[in-house]
Amino acid sequence: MTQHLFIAPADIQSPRWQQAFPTAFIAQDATQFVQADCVWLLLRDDNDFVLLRSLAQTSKKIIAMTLIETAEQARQALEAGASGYVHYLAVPVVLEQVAQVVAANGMWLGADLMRQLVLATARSLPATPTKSLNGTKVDLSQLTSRELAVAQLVAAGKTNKEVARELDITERTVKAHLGSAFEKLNVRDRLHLVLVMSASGGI
Amino acid sequence: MTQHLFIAPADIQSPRWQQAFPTAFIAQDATQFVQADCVWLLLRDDNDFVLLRSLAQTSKKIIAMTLIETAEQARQALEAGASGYVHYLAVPVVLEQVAQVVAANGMWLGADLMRQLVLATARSLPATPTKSLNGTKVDLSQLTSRELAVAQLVAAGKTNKEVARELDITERTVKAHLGSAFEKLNVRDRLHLVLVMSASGGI
DNA sequence: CTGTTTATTGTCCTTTAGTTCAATGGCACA
DNA sequence: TGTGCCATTGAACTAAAGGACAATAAACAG
Repeated sequence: MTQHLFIAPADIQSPRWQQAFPTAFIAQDATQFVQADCVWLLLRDDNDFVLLRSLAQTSKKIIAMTLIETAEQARQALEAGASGYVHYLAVPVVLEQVAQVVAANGMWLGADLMRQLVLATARSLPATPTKSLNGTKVDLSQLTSRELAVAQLVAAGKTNKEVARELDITERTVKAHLGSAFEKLNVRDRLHLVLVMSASGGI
Repeated sequence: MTQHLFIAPADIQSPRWQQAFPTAFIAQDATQFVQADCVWLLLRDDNDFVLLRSLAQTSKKIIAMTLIETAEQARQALEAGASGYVHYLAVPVVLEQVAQVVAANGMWLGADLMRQLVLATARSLPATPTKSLNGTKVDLSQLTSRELAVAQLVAAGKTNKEVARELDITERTVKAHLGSAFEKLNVRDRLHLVLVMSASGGI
């Protein structure tokens, strides 16, 4: 059973916390934090961010709560190590959902904020190649269309034979495209290919 | 009861879909879509995005599935109207979570991808997310300690020979552990292993 | 028209991966 | 003291992957 700890000033607390998690602790500081698995921290000023950062150093899950949801505060909270960002007056069912997602190593954001954040950040992502396992650059845009098609299917777990069937070419051709993809991306085999493809950010 | 519909080519389907939602329809096109409340659509090429956009015009919830998670594809999918973006080999517990979040008008993104997006704007170095070994390795918990050790090294791109050297055992023993790990996790080879491990947050 | 890139395929070969059939020793639990 | 699980290894095998060394054809730029 996950032990939840809510940290917030006495005058900014919600009965929904206890409704969602009947066994939860509710406190005004972090003194009890060792007994908790999941800490919900109300963010108001910079001091709270300091606490958030130090709590995030531990292996415990930290969820930031806010009085007013803003994209910028969400970004800061997540950057400081929070696994979730939610309004402090969220209804119990939402709180439970947040807890579930976070417990599963996920990250939680409200839909609107998420959309906003994703659309904003992803668009500003430069097409910078990420580093491959051996330290050299990897850039999927170097691949021809066929090489990319083969690489994607291979990286999805297909065998050469399956890729060949799907693209209606021979297995030999699959190997050819794959080989040149390996060379261009500077990886040694299909497993490293899937690692760099899932680690890099550009299709 | 929510009716789920999974749309994907016959050769890129996962038994986990039916495991997560026993009453789900699984189809290769969108003909049955009127009967569904929640549509899971595998994205491969531009045609799939066209379909996604038209499905998103309806009031139904659309979740994009991918062979390889990338920031850019995620952005496009969400922009096109998807409410979630998830790897097609995600384990049932993750699929259920996605469905729950989406059903509650939320939006779902994998934690790694999300953190990547967040950090893209925040140029500072974050407190690295401590990925506890007792997190959500639903599948991985079935493995013995040696099987897990081998599986993790293999999923990091090591060959059997390298794993053998590292663990100071013979290559034959590596194969033994790996074979039983395949059986327990119900995957057919090392590439699917790395896919399900990364899809379930195990690495 | 010529050189280049891309896509396609072939054969032959070596190396990895993975399975099937085992066996041995340790350790915990009833 | 069995019984079962785990770790370890072996031999022999099939299948898959990947490289070496090619060729042919289409598309395209200069």
